[in-house]
Amino acid sequence: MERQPDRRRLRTRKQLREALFELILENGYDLVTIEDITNRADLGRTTFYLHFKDKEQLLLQSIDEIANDLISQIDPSLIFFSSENLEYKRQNLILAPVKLVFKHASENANLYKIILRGEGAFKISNRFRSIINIAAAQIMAVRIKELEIDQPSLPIDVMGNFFAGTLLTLVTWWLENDLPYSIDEMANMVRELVLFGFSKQFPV
Amino acid sequence: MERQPDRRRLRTRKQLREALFELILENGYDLVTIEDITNRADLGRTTFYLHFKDKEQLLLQSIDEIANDLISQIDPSLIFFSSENLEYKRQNLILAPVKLVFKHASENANLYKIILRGEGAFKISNRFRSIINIAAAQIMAVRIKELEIDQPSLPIDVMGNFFAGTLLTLVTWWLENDLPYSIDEMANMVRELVLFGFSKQFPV
DNA sequence: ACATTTATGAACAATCTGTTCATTTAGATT
DNA sequence: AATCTAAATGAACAGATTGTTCATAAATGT
Repeated sequence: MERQPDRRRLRTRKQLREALFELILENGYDLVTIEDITNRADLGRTTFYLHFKDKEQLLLQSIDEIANDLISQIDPSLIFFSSENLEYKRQNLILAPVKLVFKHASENANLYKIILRGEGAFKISNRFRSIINIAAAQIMAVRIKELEIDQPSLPIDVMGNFFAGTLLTLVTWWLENDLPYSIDEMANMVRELVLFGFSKQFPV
Repeated sequence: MERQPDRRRLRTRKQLREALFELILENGYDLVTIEDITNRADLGRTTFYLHFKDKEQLLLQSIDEIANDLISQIDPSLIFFSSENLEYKRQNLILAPVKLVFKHASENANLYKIILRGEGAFKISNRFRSIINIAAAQIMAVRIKELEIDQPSLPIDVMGNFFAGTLLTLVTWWLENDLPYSIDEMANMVRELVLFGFSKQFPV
């Protein structure tokens, strides 16, 4: 089941994946049958089982791939900060990885919508959410270490969830509203809200 | 299908509902069959169909009931503020309804977990999330009006989603970690993060 | 005690799943 | 171009689940 070089395998898997994405967004995860997928992909039903155990495995594998791709982009953007000056760090430590997430989301909008809508079972969206949570915790750890600041009074766990939650909330809103702002604008909004909340918006 | 006074109907529905909640939390929404539900509830399988069309209707109805119950508590807590002094308002306009949500979540922990985990289809969790979004928008509208402040620079839509997102993120974290803080502590964290972000936690 | 509503279990067709297998088709290799 | 190999196909199958009908039994309200 794991070899490289047959066009048919790659083409078939790509067709199955895209058919699944389309059908989930059209009808919802639960209503999609294997036969729906293979019909949309112009393939025989048995062909599906040559590649995947079931709907869930196909979707989970897609999420793992997209998550690894995102991580591979975010990780270097964090290490990168070790060699920069303080003011630059303060400005960009949050901004840089957040921009990456918005860019990544727009480039994989269908799958992001599926994940963020919570289609499929608990573990499907949570596999991705936990990755974002870990990334948020890393960013904060880097920030705390690099900027040599005191321990915050709120539980670090709560702060990580808040950061990740805000990011995913705004990415969701952005995708579901057909990208009404640019990536830079969205990233700046996230930075603004995560760092200052409403305090700069009106007197609190 | 809509009459009041037969104990059997009420008892049966209650048993079906609780059986469904338990089974979802144990095995995940997708894996729960009607027969699982009626077995757990000690009822015949056909009895289920005397009351509900399918799993989804039972869950959606539960969510509607819980949502209406929450709204009926939050609405008066907002009106209440029309007659208070400014300082009290600033302190409690956010705090009061947020406390209500945490209290409500702890009193209906199973159903909240189901909703917030995103079990079931898209529309299931979204029916509830959209209600929280509306409530958050109302709270901000009241705040802006009562405090007579300028229009914020961020889109009001984004701010509403941020507020609701933060609230639901922390409620989720709280329930999934077995209520490690009190309701008041959690509500204060939400207020702190929504109003000030990380700015009071470390220099930004 | 009686009339009515509700619960029950058997039986049914319909749908979907996941698998097997013999056959056809397409890609890779030389 | 000919050949070898891997992949796709469609038919057929058993098993699960759904949603319905119906006759019967049990519980409830008055």
